[in-house]
Amino acid sequence: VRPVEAIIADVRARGGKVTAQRVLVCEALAGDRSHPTAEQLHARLRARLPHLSLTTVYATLSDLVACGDIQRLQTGDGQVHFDPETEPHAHLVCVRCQRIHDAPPPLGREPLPSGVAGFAISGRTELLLGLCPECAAALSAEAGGRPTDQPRT
Amino acid sequence: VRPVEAIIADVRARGGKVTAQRVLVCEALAGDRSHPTAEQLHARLRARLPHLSLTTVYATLSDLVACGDIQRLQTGDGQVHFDPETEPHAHLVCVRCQRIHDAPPPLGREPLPSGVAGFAISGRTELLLGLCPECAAALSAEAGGRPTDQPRT
DNA sequence: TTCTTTGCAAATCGTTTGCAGCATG
DNA sequence: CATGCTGCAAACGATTTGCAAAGAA
Repeated sequence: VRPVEAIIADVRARGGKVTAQRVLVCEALAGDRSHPTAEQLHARLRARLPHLSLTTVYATLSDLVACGDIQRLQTGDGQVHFDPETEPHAHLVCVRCQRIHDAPPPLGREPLPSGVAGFAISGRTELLLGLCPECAAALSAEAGGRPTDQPRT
Repeated sequence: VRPVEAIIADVRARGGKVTAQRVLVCEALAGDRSHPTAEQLHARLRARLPHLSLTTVYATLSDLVACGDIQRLQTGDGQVHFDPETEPHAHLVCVRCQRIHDAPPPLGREPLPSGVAGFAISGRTELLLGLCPECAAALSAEAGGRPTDQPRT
């Protein structure tokens, strides 16, 4: 996770302008391990900057991805998530609540295979699918006859 | 890759009806290693059944995924691809032409890690990103001053 | 006949774009 | 002052849904 200052410095270096909106988005990302979507980020930031538009959030996120400051992530829930962690790592995806967790090392940090079928491999995306502890508990509770709250639906 | 007959048998077993549309989609998938999208499949099948609707292709593919006869695949090009190969395997994704190839064993067939961060892991999706041989050639040709045809844009 | 599937059109949903006004450097 | 950024509204593209007609069991 790169520090906010470094990211802002990148923006400046690119000839970009440091606006309140950008700083806000960068700060929000820096302290966020939830792999938010553009909409989730927008919803959170509106509390601090009510006038912030979703369009701007999308634009800012695209810039950050282009600069390599954050990563784009698709898990199969039909939305694009963003990850401020740029070091290679696998992701744990809960098939029930759809939440995403970063996998601890060394998962996803294995060396890239090379020369596979003539491909020049430069990157990898690894998703580990399963049940998160909360959902596993919720399911076994249901199975036992006691329905439970659905985690973040 | 499951034989068409087995897939059709599954449909019957589920109480489903064996329609010309379904048979056509199953047959098309069985002999297809291109990881087509619903639209691509639809376009190809229209040649044989001009009245076939895209809606039906989507419905059939969803059924097949639900039965576990094919796999859903998202690579980042914004569309959902389908893979008739149900054995676990990694995918080689070209970052230029976006085409998808199946990675040869043992890639993607490593045993699943277990108990990571309390997760009960049941599946994995592994994408290896890089340049396919064709695109690598095309790029070096361009760099050399001789622009080339763009592979399947 | 009964129940599923088909296919059309319309609706959704996440994301992108056109453009005029505004703020940063 | 010159760009690049913002935000609104409209456009978009992939996928889904509502529903009546058609087909399989």
